[in-house]
Amino acid sequence: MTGKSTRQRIVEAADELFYRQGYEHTSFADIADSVRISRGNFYHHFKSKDDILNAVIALRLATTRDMLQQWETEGGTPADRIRCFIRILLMNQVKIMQFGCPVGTLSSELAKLDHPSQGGASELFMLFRSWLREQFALLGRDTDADALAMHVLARSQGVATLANAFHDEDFVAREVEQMCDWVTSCMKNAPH
Amino acid sequence: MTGKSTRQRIVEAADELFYRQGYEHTSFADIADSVRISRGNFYHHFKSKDDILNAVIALRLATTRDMLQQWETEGGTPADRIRCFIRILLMNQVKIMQFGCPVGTLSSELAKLDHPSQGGASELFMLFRSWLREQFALLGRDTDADALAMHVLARSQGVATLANAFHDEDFVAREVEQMCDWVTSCMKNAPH
DNA sequence: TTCAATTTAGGACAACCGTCCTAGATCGGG
DNA sequence: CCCGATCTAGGACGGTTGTCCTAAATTGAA
Repeated sequence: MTGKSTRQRIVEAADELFYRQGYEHTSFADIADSVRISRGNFYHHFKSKDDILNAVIALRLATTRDMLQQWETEGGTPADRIRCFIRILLMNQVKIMQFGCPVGTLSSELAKLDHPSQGGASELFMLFRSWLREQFALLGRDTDADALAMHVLARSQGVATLANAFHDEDFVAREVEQMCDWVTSCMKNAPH
Repeated sequence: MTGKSTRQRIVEAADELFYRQGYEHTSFADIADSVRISRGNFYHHFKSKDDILNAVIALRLATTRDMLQQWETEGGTPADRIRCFIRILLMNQVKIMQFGCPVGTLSSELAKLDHPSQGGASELFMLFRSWLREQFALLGRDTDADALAMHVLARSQGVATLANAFHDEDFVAREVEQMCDWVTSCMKNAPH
């Protein structure tokens, strides 16, 4: 009970710190300070730092799955759902301008470290990709649904990266609006 | 002579290693091994590791300026020049799939480290931004030249990030072609 | 209450980091 | 040839890292 709560508190603190500071730049001392437990105590809950990373990735996968599923149950057209995704850029604007996209920056960092968990990070991307693909398929774009999904994903990533570099919120608003309009045009151009 | 050559060799080795492994994950020992000099010898050429980073950024700024200027002197229409920029994604495809975009990944990493040289990294972005803005202005898009420049920059960044995560070269080719076509449509839609 | 299992704290550890110091090598101008 | 300036090598330093060990505290079931 308390044990599992401690484990969860560790994972949540690590999640936040990995996002704000990056995986490598976050030490056990940082997490320990945040959770307020002793450093040596970690190894009762996790085998290694990589093990914590895997737990964080698992948490993010679960959280993301929940979010995507909620967008589906909330009703609305597939186009509305895609716009839900695009508007994350606005909802998380402040954090994105400070720390970038949690998915993209983790993926980039792990690639540079040549880290074993690279696959986990791209699995996170794949979650969005598959979900977007399905929404585009429901729009009648069966043949190029995956390409459209990747397109939306790429543009969102780019906006996040530049928002982080330039701290320009007008730019974010502009691009989001443009992408939302583009979704509408996707329906018109649907192959019949 | 030999001294300046050593300094330059250090900067070039650091440039490559910072790109492949990231700034923080690259140690003095790594650079020393690469240049084949002793570790303690660094401090005759640089005050600190941050100092090396600044030299690397300065090198990249100079290299980028040269590249942009060459694209201008090579002739061709402004639209051709913009397509030159877009096609870097194809020319550096292999490296980008392995290590991402050198500009974007450095910018992201320094943001997480809250590093003093964040400005240098975004200056690198700004170099492309200003150059693209000018090209769009020459296309007759004076009023929204900067927005278009940011748009191209963002899409390129996104493609690089996803190429790195998914290692999908077809995706890169598709997006590059699409962006090149988009440049053409930008001329047609120019305000008269 | 008792006792075994779980959880925690705190420190030891070897390795690595960026930095600095000193002494020898190398070089160029007089 | 000589001597001052520049360059280099190698190691010492304090600090931090991830990891591991041991002993105390806490817990829960019998």
